[in-house]
Amino acid sequence: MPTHIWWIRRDLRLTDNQALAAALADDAVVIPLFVLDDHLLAAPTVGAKRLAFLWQGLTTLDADLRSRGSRLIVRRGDPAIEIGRLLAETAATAVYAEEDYSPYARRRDASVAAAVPLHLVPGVTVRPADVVRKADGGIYTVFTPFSRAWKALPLPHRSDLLPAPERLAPPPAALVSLPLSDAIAASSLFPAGEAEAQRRLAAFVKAGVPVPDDRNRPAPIARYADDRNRLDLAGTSGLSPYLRFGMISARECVVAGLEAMALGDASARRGAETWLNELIWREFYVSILYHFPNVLREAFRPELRAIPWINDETQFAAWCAGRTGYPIVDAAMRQLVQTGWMHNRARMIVASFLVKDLLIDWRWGERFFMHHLIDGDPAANNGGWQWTAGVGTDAAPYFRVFNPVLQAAKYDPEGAYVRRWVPELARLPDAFIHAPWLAPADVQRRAGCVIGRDYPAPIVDHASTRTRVLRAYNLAG
DNA sequence: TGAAATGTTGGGGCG
DNA sequence: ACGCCCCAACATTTC
Repeated sequence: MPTHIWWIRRDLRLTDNQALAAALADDAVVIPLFVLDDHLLAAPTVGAKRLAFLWQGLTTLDADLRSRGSRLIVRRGDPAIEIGRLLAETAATAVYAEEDYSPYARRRDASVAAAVPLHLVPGVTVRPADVVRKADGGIYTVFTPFSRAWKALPLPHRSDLLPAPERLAPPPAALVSLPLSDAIAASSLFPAGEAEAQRRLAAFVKAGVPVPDDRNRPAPIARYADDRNRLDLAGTSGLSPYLRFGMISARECVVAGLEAMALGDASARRGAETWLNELIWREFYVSILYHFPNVLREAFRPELRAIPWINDETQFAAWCAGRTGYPIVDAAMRQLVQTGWMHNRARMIVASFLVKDLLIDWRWGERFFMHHLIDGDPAANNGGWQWTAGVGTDAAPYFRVFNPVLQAAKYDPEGAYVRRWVPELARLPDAFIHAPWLAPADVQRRAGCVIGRDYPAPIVDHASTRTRVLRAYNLAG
């Protein structure tokens, strides 16, 4: 019987794992390996929250493997060297891994492939990064035609999903594995692991869950088109960290979305289609980064590479700390730093504020997000920032400047989101919750929140910064 | 997956 | 009764 290495990178799951399935061919003994990559562990873009989530995910994966007779081998160092070592220790003949498309991952995999027989299989996305092409072979740089072509390709069905293997042969007992420290505080909002990801997907697409008594409660996915932008509701799937580390396969999510479209009523169809589009956005940005790796360094649109940024360090610090004086911005930034996650609508609002109101280089915000987000992924994060900055592919016209007060009124109508994350504003009346500087002095005093003392005055005036950014982009573009 | 400015329309108050 | 004005509501244009 041959021995194969299943090299795990961002596919921390046993269900619907094409790399694991490929490694299991020919009844091979499979050695599940994770290499703690020194290069990634040291990167400033990797923050404690994402690392803790990875750590807990590895611990959970190890437990899942043990319940099936196997175990996880953890090593630390340069992947090419560590994999070479493991091959020498085990007489393994091949390495199987899920293909990852970021520029660093591609360089890393090329250097591994130069030393050992490495087989890369799809799985990070439903469509491999270079598959969705125009009729003439060109690359889509606009989302809508990309999504049309994506949907025109054969769609996955439930029968395509690969079940988790019931039993796995154990790796040689002598193989050393680094201990996974459980000292790292795991997130209670995002418990890592495949089982939790499955539970979330089920709760999102099924009616009456997680309130079994209420059979009439529609599935969240059926309300997704309406609720996904609401900051004060739990209208999203909450799956992004799990997709980021492959604790659930993108393919399984797509299958669940397609089933909801096929089975539901009109509103369920609309919600499921909207969610499916979000999954396709994810694949779109993977494809963009694959074909245009320079976007990690510069704007996709060359004419918008010369915007005269102000890059005020003090204002950037205020944005990072959630002390800009705009409640919706501050609530979102505090949610991010405290939990490692931010609602997508809030991501757009704070990004617009940083780039358009403060005239700070979108790459500063991109880096900060990447450090703090548990779901931080270079393709999606970069795509989102370029989109908001209006310098990317499917670029929002640059004059789309979000008004933080209007956005807040629309997507957090009673201010529940603001009150949760900016407690010093909690007692202000609804009428002033999103623009507290407009509250009369006695209202501020009675609410125990005097602007300038208990909560900052706005660090910029939106009306004038709006004019300023339009001029700045005009000069550049 | 914008917001603000400007234009249009129509009802009602009023002389 | 009629014209005039005001303005809300909605539509269109502009940034």
